[in-house]
Amino acid sequence: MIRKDATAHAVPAEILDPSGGANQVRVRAYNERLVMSLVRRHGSLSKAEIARRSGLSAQTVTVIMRALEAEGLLMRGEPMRGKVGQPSVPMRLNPDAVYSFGLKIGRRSADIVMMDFVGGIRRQVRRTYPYPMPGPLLAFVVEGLAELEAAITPEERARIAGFGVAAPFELWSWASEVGAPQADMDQWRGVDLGAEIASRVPYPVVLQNDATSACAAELVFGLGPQYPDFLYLFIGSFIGGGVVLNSALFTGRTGTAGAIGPLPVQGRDGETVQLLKIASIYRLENLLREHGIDPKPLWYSPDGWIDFGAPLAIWIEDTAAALAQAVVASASVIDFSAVIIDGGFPAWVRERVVAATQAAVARLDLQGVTLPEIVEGAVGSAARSIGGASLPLFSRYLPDQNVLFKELA
Amino acid sequence: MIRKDATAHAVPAEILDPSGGANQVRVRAYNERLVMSLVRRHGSLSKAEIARRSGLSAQTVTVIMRALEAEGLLMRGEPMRGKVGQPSVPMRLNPDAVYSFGLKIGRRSADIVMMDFVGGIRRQVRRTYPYPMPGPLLAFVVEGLAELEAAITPEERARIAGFGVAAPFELWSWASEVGAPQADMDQWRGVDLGAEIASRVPYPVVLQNDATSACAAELVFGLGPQYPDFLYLFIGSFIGGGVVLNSALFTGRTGTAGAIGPLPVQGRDGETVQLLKIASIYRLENLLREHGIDPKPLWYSPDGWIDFGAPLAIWIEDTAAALAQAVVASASVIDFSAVIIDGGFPAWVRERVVAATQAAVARLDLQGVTLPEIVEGAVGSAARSIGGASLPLFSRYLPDQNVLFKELA
DNA sequence: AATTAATAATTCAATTCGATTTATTTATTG
DNA sequence: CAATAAATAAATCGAATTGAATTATTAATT
Repeated sequence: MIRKDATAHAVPAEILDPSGGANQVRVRAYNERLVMSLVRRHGSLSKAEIARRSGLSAQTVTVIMRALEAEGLLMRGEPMRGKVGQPSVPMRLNPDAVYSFGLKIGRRSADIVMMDFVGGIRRQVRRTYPYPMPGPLLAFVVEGLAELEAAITPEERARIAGFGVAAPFELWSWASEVGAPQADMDQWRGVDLGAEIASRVPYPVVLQNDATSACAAELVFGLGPQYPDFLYLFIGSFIGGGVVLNSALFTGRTGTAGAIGPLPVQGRDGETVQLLKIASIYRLENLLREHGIDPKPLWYSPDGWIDFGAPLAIWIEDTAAALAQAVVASASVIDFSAVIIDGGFPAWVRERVVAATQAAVARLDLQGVTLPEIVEGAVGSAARSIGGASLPLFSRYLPDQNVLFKELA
Repeated sequence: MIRKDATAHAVPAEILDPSGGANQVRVRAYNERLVMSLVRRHGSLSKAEIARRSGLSAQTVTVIMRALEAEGLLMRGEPMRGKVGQPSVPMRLNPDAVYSFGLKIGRRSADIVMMDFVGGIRRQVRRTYPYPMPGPLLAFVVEGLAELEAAITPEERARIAGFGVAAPFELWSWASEVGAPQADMDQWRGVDLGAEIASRVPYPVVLQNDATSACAAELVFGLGPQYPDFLYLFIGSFIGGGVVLNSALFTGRTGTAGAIGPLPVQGRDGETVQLLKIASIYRLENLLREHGIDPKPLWYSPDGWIDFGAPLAIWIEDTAAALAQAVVASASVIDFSAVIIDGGFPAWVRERVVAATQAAVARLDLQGVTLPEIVEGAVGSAARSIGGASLPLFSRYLPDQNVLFKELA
């Protein structure tokens, strides 16, 4: 019995419960997704280049890419001349091949976006509210979606992959911080948001935590290609995050991987508090009020912030000090190559937060710590909506080793 | 019969960018490992049962298991009668199919064990020292291995899968804690332990951090089957650990995933210190000295501890309080289903540490935390040696999704 | 300018190999 | 004997690989 074995190495990206078997059909599905993700990562690649990068034979790549081109997912570009040999034909994603919708539920507003295959936002609708409630929210889903759908052709509609929802965990426990009556918030209890939306929408619905969704956006459309594993932090009304391992989103058994908010850190006075009490925008809002400043500009638009001066500086310092502790703590658990920080604020705030965090980390005891790079997110304040819209892409087009394995009962 | 295909691998579960393609040969290799791991997990399973659990067709399972039986890796048991239909034939691992060696390098002693395919320690040699040094250690490898090999037949020797090494990170930075002259410790600098051992041993050598190795042992021979993902903590002279995600060892990009030692926690007086300064046996040793108690019994044998009274109680309390913070911090990053605690101490100490940690966790702010179970390790104080010996099994027989993917240059 | 060599991308055709499907046999209970 | 379940043999299917051919281009030479 002859064995031609491979060199073994690592744990797959996203991690999977390896209890199912693999077969040919799945191998093909996996390889197709792999080819597309390589094209996505590099913008455009020739068949030969994909063969080199994937390790697949040139012939296999030809067959797969011909099929993907026939499906309209890939487009051929202008042949590249100037080098010896037959010119290579760069293939790139067809931006119009697939669309998806993404719903973000925020503290002050909800957005629905229509996204194309390469992450471009084609259309967007927004609704603002003092605080989110199930009834009005579901009404917005129906009305907003209708508005977006009205602008596209039936052909385009047929190419919609799904409807992704980026929502915070346990809306009802926000009441005091959101400034909403507990009775109203209690209406969320027992609401199966995914099911409610699925019954109102003619597409596959995927629900995911909002910060995790933002992390997904960063993975596909942001810095994902540069870091094989990273911890992602999104500072919204409440801080949250996501985890990427081996270039795949890792959501964990309960879907709360990267939640990070409950991580204990020491505050300014040395007291131990949860990270979310410090590094969240609701905290800045309170600080502004304490300083007699109207916090409303925070909510008009993430890019409409003005420099609030001292209270903003204080908030950034406190946030950075807390984030620095979170960075070191998480690096002690997983040796992330990067911590990517983004949030519902303008780029200049993000820059200050990241710089302050880098400085704060340097002040900590780093002996034995494998320190990750601390970098700014590339997607920005819309990461949650974009991430929501990217969720359907994950289930259909992005590589996921689980595609290889049988689903067991 | 051992397969002759494998070359010496680096650590089994390092990281891979999932950019490689998959093919049939790899699918078969993966499915073979999957079948064996199912048998391993359940002790013995019939072909039909494996087909149900893996989702593979009965015929595929027949072919795979017939081959594994022909290779001597599986043995058929007594047919199970008493149920309708043809009696099922339970298949189990042949304990003598594969052996492996494991070297553990500790602070006071080194062990080499010879392990069978189901985790049984067949033979063992130990050498003690005031502190480890490269020259004597390598001499021990040669002499100890010769001693173990002398007791086995050439046929048995042909079935040895490899030589696994469980060693601490950066031996040289121990000096002060180990009580060794810095000059002696500096001899470790620049020593490529894996290469040195590989040049003295006729088997594939696999090197891994000692606590990560212990984690591997727990995964294969301990509670692994019960928890799909867990954080593993091993309290030795210094605390360390490992990470298991989706039933696979996750070592991370740099191999330091789960190192945990540098995690900042608050000590008894509220000061922030690294976990390893509190939850390590060297700390207990210092405490005993401060109380005028001879700490030598700590080092004779992990099972030879006596109840040291007050200082031990203090150490357990401090350790538990620190571990509790580590548990909450890690749970904020990854939603582990369990934290498994073991160490180089007797079972009754482990029990007290775990109970105290559970109590300490309950005193923390757990709002929003997905709390893992906190449980005792099932492998015990020999986990590092057993884990070392299990490393070669990972590269050859245990499911590792990477088997599916091509390795790229 | 024409010719030849070298190189690289792509594809065709044939082959291989493992999982699946279909059908059959075997062993047991009731 | 009917029903049931395990096990397996033979045939089929599908995807990747191999090896050779085709095409398009640059580089060097006459």
